[in-house]
Formats: sequence, C-alpha cells, structure tokens
Amino acid sequence: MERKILHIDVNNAFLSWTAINMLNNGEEIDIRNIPSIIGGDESKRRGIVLAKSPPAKKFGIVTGEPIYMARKKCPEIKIYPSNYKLYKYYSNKLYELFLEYTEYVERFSVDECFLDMTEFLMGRDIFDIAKEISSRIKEELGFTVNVGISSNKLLAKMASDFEKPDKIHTLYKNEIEQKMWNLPASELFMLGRKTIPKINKLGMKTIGDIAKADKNVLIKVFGKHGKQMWEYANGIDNSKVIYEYQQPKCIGNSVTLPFDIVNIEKLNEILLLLSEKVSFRLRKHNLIGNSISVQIKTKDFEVFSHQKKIDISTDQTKTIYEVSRSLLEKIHNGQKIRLIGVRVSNLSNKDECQMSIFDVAENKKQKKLDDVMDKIKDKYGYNSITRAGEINVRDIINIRED
DNA sequence: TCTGGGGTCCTAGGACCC
DNA sequence: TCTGGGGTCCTAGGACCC
Repeated sequence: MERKILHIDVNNAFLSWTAINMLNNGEEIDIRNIPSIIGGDESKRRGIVLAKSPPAKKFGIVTGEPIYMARKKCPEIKIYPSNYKLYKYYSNKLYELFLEYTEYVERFSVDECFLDMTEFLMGRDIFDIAKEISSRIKEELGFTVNVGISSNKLLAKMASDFEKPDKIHTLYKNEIEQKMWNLPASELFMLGRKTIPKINKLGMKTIGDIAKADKNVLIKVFGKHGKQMWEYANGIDNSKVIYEYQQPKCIGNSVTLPFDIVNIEKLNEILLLLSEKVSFRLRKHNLIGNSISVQIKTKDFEVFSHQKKIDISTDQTKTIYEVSRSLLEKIHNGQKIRLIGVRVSNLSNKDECQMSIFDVAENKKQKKLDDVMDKIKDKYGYNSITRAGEINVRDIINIRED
C-alpha cells in the first residue's frame, strides 16, 4: 500500500526562532525582514553563519561560510548569537503539534520532522492536512515551514527543499522526472561536495543523469554509496519513519579553541573539561560506553583521531579522562591545536548491562564524586562547579549550558 | 577579521583465529 | 617449502547530514 509521508522543515529555523523571541521581548524590528544572520563568536574563532534571513540570502550569503565573508557580501548585515535552549523550546512545540496528527513522528533534527500519515488520514486529503498544519504553525507558533508530500521519506524530503519559504510541494513517483531529474546532482540528498566532482567526471550533471546511469557502474565506483545514490535519484527509499526514541550511538564534545595551543598540560586540562561534560551526558542518559576516542584539528585543519577500547564500559569522568589523556599523548607531536574533542561510543544501557561482580571496576570514590557533582550541576547549573584542574581553562573555552 | 559542533555510517587495512 | 582463505574485531580516516 502506498504510504503518505510528510517532511516538515522550518524555514531559517535559528533565525526565525530568534526573531520571534526578540519580538516577544519588545523588539520592534522583525529580523527576518532585514539582512541578518545567526552566527558564532568571531573572537573565539567560531565565526560561521548558522542561519540567514531571506534578505541576507539575496546578498549571496550561505550557511556555513565565515562571517567575515558574509560581511564582505553585505556590510550592513546584522549578526545575532545562537541560543540552543530557545531552539529546543520551539522544536518541542512543533513536535507536540505534529503529535496531534499522527503518532508516527520522526525528529530528524531540531527543525525537521517526518510524519507518517498513512493510517491517520481519516478520509481527508493529504494536501489539506499539510495546509492545515502549515497554517496552524504560522498562527500558533509564529514561524513558517516548508512541507514536502510523497509516498516515501526521501521524496518528501526532496519536495520540502523546493521553493521556499512557506510552501507545500508534492513529489510523487510520477512527478520525479518533471520535478527532480532536471535538478543539479548536488541537490540530491547524501550527495556532498566530495562526491560531486567525481560524479561530474563520469559525465553526470543532473539527478536525472544519475537516475539513468548504469547502477552497476555506480556501485563499482562508489560501493554502497553508489547503490544508494542511484536509488535516491530514482525515488526509491523504503526506510521507515522512526518514531520511537533512539538511544544515541555515541556521545561526544569538542571545542574550537580561541587560539592555537601546543602546551600539553593546557590541552590535558581541556580534555578534563570535555571528559567531564561527556561523562555527565552519559550519566544523564543512563549510558555507559567502552570505546573512547580523542580528535584533534591542527591549525592547518588537519584532523587526527585515536581511539581505544576498554575492557569495561564506563560513565566515569576519571576513567574517560585518563584514557583520553593517553590517546592525546599518542597523537600529539607538538602540533598547534585548533580543536580538540572527546567521544565515547559503543554505548549500552547501564541497567541492562549485566556485569559480573568481578567486572565492576567502578571506583566507588569516583562514583560518589560524580554523583555529587551531577547533583550540584542539576541544581545550580552545569558551570556552577568545577574540578580544580579545570578552572584555568574554563576562561579560555566557554562551556555551553544546555 | 578565515573556516562550529552535534551526530551517523562506511571503508580499508592489520591482527588474530581456525 | 616459498606463503590459503574465511571470518571477526579493532583502529584511523573520511563522507555526509543538520
């Protein structure tokens, strides 16, 4: 049976939500109507464009580019900081609204959802439902969305990416040739900047070219990815709308430093801060992991990583920190470090994990310390307490409260 | 006044086992 | 004597997404 899938995407999410928040706080200008962007902190070397207003887009400003580039394109551009708490708030509001229409809602990102409406049409036309959802969001929440309608997730997602903002598009199987095949290959979901030149080299420019290409040639050149791009170009996608909560596969934190650091002691202090944050989040999720990895990016943007499997899964700050330290020692050869990160993967649920009495390597003292710190963080905020070693670097890097 | 931070998935090569 | 072949696990790196 043909499914009915909606993909709903907030237009310029971070900027729209910031605009509404400002209006609610008495601001008179709607920053959606002037050249404006949401951007990171340039003084901390995090100055990239995270979202742009439609007038900013007219200047050719694109998401992900450095703010100084945006300023070059439009000197009068207004720049506003990001606010993840606010984004989470509106994301939840949106999700709650969708649940009124179907229980099958997949949160694809903070500003995108897939809805499987197949069993919840109640005899109504899917386009009418899309219109109702769209106008309710506008009236009740104050921002606009794009809605894509189709019989699978890929096509619904491609459809929502057509003309913006505040539009509803269909992309059914019989519309693929007319609506999708003439688009450049780069528009196809999962075709990124590294693959496009290779596709072009094979003489393919449009999505239609890929769709009509020999599938086996694509598989030969790109492996699994080749199979997927051929299927996507032909509108084939059998993936389900995943509406149940998915346990994360890894939890990591990384930070771009405000200036390059070579000193290993300083780097270790930052590692402690990151280990603290990662393990705190693991404990919040009731997860433990046994693969610990450290990533660095040098001043020349070279990326290196090392990882290590430990015998017993952990969520303890001290263990994660100590393994991270040894990993950093192996990668670091005196390079100037721009970014450093810690990640724990191979996660399992702490309660479901059956450990023999001999496996419980949990250091009781450490566990108590973690527990106490967590409680204080919960009560007074994440940054309310630090381990002694962290204090120096806390001024250098600024840990977000979210 | 150069280029974020959170993820997921895949691949290639080496170690090791039978 | 002159180097099997299948399988699993681990690691490093890379592509892609929002």
